[in-house]
Amino acid sequence: MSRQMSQTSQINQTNQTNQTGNLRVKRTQKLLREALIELIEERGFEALTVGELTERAMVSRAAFYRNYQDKYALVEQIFAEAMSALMNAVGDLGQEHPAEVWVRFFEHIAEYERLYRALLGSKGSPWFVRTMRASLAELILERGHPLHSTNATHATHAARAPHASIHAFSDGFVPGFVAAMFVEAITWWLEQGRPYSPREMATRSSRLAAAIFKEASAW
Amino acid sequence: MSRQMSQTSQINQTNQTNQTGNLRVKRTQKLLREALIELIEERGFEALTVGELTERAMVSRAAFYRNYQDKYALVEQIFAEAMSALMNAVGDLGQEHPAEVWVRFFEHIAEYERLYRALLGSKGSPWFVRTMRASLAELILERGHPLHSTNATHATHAARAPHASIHAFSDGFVPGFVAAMFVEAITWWLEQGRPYSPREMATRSSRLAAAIFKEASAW
DNA sequence: GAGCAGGTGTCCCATTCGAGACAGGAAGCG
DNA sequence: CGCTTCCTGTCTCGAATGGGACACCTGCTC
Repeated sequence: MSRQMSQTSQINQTNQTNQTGNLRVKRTQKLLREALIELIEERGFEALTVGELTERAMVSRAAFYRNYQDKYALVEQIFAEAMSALMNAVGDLGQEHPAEVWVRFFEHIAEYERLYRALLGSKGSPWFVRTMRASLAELILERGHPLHSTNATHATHAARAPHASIHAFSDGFVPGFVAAMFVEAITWWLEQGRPYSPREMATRSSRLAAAIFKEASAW
Repeated sequence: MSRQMSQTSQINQTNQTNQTGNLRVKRTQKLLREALIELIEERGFEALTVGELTERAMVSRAAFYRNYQDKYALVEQIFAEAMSALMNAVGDLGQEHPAEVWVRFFEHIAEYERLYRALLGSKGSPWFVRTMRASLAELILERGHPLHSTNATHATHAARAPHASIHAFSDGFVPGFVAAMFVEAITWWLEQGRPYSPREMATRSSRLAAAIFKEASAW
């Protein structure tokens, strides 16, 4: 009950370099992941028990504990893998096409729609929202400043106070703020049944983010 | 390639009365069933290999052969279980509510839509169509004659030649003919995206079947 | 025909898994 | 408090599985 999520627990106990018996382990994990998402949708993350999970996944409780410390470790793994997939998707863009980063981002969200709906929705857990926000803030810090220049290219204020801009950027407040905005955009988008395309969402969100950065740079 | 389906092969080799390790066996079979339907939809039943099947199901080829003689045995089991479910659905009606039999029937088809679409569709195999027709003909022989009286209650001709009616019924030609009509109705219904409710389909199909019986009884 | 590629069906052994029991903790209730 | 109930996390042992090898077969190409 009160474990309340560790940040970045060691995902597995052993070094996991086995190559025999690998299919069984992967299958067990896959079945557990699918069952978890189903049960979050139905009953919410906090309410669900390991017993329900393993019953739904057609896996023994013992097998669960062989693979994960508890249900938090499972959801952390799922989340980490989704983040990893996201970083790969935007990573192979290089540093060019900054606007494409956010298109890829929303495409990723769409691809993992069920996961994000479950995790960020009302049945999820505040932990997801916080972690998602933190990951997004990191992404913005690393890849986000080109977003600055997508449109609204360093207008009047930015030229006037460059130091303030850098400060507001690097102290994490503004990226965190923008990240929260993106999280809200995601949940809205998914709960509305994705009324806009990923590209449209990227454009709209980028404009809003740019406006925030522009305003913050005037501080 | 040339096994071409045995009729009612012994589903399993052993007596299967184990109660330990049961979950693993059931899970393996479930994963294989789902993978089979997916692969029929994608590549067609004849084209698919055991290797593809087990890879999709995340199960070893050895495990497949421990449970089934070959892919035909697997599909026969699936089909048999669906038929069993159908018979249970219409069986607990007793002999009353003859019209309800066909409502239940189409409800069953809708419930197992994916299975029947795959098996009866163009990617399936002629074997399914034949077996389905045979099963339906049996159902009609056992439960079908009340269908006679749903409407068109033994009009003029029936009273005139009762013996001929019984003969045409029991020699299997008419039931087989009507069964083929039902199979066509099913495939049309599913491929059109189920434009009518199960009840509507039952009513329409029953009327057509009754007309056929009525006409046949005049021979 | 020979060679080759790919699918089938069977086998063995190490590994993982399922079933069930166990102690311990949480929470609810009298 | 005592009692019950449910969930957790760990353990053991027999059982099913995975990996990989094997011989056999079929169809294709040279």
